[in-house]
Amino acid sequence: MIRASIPEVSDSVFRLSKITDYGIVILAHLGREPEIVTHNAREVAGQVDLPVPVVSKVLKTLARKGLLESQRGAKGGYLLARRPEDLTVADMVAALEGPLAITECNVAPQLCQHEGHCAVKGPWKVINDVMKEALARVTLADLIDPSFPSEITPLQILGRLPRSETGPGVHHD
Amino acid sequence: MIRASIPEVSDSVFRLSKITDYGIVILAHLGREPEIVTHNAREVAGQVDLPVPVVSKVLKTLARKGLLESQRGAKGGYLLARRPEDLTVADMVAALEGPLAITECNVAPQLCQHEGHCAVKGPWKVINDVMKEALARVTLADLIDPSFPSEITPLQILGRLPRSETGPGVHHD
DNA sequence: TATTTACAGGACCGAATCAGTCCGATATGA
DNA sequence: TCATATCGGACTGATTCGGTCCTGTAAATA
Ligand code: FES
Ligand code: FES
Repeated sequence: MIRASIPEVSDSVFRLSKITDYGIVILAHLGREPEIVTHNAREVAGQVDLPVPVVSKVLKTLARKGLLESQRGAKGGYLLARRPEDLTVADMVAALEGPLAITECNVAPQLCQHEGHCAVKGPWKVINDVMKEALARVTLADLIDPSFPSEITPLQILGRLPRSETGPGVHHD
Repeated sequence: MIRASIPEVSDSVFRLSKITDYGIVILAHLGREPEIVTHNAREVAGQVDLPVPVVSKVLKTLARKGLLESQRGAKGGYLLARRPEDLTVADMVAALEGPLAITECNVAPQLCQHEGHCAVKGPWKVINDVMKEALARVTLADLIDPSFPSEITPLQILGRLPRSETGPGVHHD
């Protein structure tokens, strides 16, 4: 999380963007201090050690997507819209980067040119689903839990029960 | 695969780049016609309906990464370096886009600023591993197999036996 | 040997995306 | 009324992406 800013490695795949990176750190911070009613951008920026405009931008999008609730005016700020157990990493990533789709046809059906002899569609959908599941099985509660197992097999993760069985994260946008 | 070129959607996460897109289609084509000894760029470009320079570029990288073997000179071309069952999607993606790492610390350890109180490291590694597994469980043989199940649960995929238990795809670079 | 075919490697450029900043408007509390 | 803070969006420089092209080298054929 929050990569160093001097070196640029950048030749790896599926890396999430910096704002997403920031956003998840910020959410973890908010989840870790539930006693504070509203966090304003300046305070969060101080805690996370990031410039205020950036934090502000991230907070705004998170609020717009319904992951945070905002309170305007003096003494205003942000607070979590749901319980940490009900906020999945899939929700966070979706809010900050858009829907998960490794292939075009995974976001909107059939943009593929050779739709007819595209024998590749099935396998990609499967892989896409696995990724979705992986992100949906980890919640903000896990992120802020120091006892979260650092060594766990993929099968074990996917075998866990989903957190909220009913409606896993549709938000009022 | 091979998205239409007119509309640009592009606000989704984990989408693979076009060259990777092309590359996998090309590999599928090569795997589907094993009787031909060597495929040259022009022929492949015709089959896949893509400009020759692009196909050439993709083929070159695939050869350099060891997924294809190349034969220079007249009557030259490319052919698969391994059996389709031994070539995983993880190999393809790694060759065309680099290593899978959603977070910086998944590619090189500890570039995270707040390494001390980074409670987020563990969960991210887990998610990263699940993605790797998903890609490693699907092979070129699956891609060209019309009977590949289009509906299959993530658990079933990860439950499958890895194709080659010994040395899952290190290549002579 | 001369010629043709086809890969190897890399330079190159325009387009699109990303990261970060800033501004005017609005809402709330004192 | 004033200070504070979010809201929405515009804006810019840096980077990456997608695609083309050029020079060199290896192999086959006549
Ligand atoms: S050290 Fe890897 S996410 Fe912080
Ligand atoms: S239709 Fe989705 S990959 Fe071809």
